[in-house]
Amino acid sequence: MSTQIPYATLILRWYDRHQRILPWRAKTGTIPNPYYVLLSEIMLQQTQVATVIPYFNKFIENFPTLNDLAEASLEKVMAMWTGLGYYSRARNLHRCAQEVAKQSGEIPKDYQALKALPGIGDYTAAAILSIGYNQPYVAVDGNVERVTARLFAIQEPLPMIKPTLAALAKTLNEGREAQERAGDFAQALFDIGATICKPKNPSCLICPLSEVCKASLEKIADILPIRQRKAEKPTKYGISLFIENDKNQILLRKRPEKGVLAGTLELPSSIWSEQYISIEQAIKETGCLGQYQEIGEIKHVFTHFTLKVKLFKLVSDLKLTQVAQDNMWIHSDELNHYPCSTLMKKMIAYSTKI
DNA sequence: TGTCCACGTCT
DNA sequence: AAGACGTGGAC
Repeated sequence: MSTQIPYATLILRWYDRHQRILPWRAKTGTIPNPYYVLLSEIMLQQTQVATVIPYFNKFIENFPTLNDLAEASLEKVMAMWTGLGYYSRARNLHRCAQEVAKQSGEIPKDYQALKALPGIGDYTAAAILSIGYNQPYVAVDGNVERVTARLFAIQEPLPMIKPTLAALAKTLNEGREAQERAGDFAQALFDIGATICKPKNPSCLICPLSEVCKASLEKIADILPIRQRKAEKPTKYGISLFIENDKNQILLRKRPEKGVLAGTLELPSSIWSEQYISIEQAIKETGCLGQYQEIGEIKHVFTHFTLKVKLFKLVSDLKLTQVAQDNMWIHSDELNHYPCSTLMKKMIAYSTKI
C-alpha cells in the first residue's frame, strides 16, 4: 500500500530549500511588494530572468514606487526600457501606473480589475494575485505548461492542448498548504520550470516530482511538450523581366491595388504560381516581346509564403504588345519617389549589378 | 553568420 | 482571431 503525497507538498518542500533569490522576491516571512511583482512580471513576459534583473534594479532605483513611475515622463520610461524589447510593454506599463495612481493608488486585488489594466492579461493578473497578494491563482506561462505536460505525460501537441494544460495546471494547488502559501506555490512552479524541468535536458534525477511525474517515469520528459509543427509555408514561383533602355531607365509597372504589395511598382512579372512557367509564357503574359537571358534567381520570404523569382534580362530590341500599355520607364535613381517594395529593390539592385 | 524561434498581450 | 511585436539563445 502506498500513499500519494500531494503535488503541492512536494513542490513547496523543494521550494523551501531551493528557491532562487531574485530582487523582486519578498524574503521568506515578509510581505511582498505588489509593485515589485507587477513590474517584474511585465518585464518577464517573453524575457528571461537573467536579462530582466538589471532592468528591474534600474527601474526600482529611478522609480521606487508605482507613483514615481506614473509621474515619470513616457520618454524616460522608454529610454530606460531600451534593450529589453517589446516596447509596447513599456508604454502599457506607464499607462497602467497612471491609471492605478489616478484610481486608488493601490494595485487592484481583483482579477477582472487587473485584467482591465493595459499590459495585464490572464497570466500577469494571476501572477500578481498569487505572488503579490497570496491569493490562490495559478499563473500559467510556458514553464508551467511544460511542467504540467510532463507531470501528466500529455502527448497531444501545443497549441491545441493549451486549454487542457491550463485546466490541469489549475488543479496543482489543491489542498490547504498551497492555498495558504499561494505566492510561494506560484514561484515554486516557476523555479522548478526554470531550473529543473527545463525545455531541454530536464534534471529529472533531482526533481522533487520525479516519482509522481508520468513523463519522468516513462522516460519521455525530454520530448514533452510536443509542439505542432507549423504548416510549412508554400513556395511560389515567378519570372521577372529586367528591361533597360538606352537612357538607363527601367521598365516598371504598377501592381494591382489589392493583394500582395498592392499598388507598388514592379518589374514586369508573371503571376506567382505553384511552379515555374516558361520564359516564353512569361513574355506572353507581360507583353514585353524580345530575346532574354536568365541572370539569376531571387528568394524572398513573405509572411505567408516564400517566393522564388527567376530574373531575365532583355538582350534585344523590345516590342511591347497591348498587354503592356501601363508600363512606365523610370531611372533607378528616381525609384525612391515611387512606392517600391523591398523585393523589387532587391531584384533591381541585383539586375543592375550584373 | 545566419536562421529559427520562444508563447504574453494587443489589435 | 491570426499576426505583430523584438531580443537573445540554440543550432
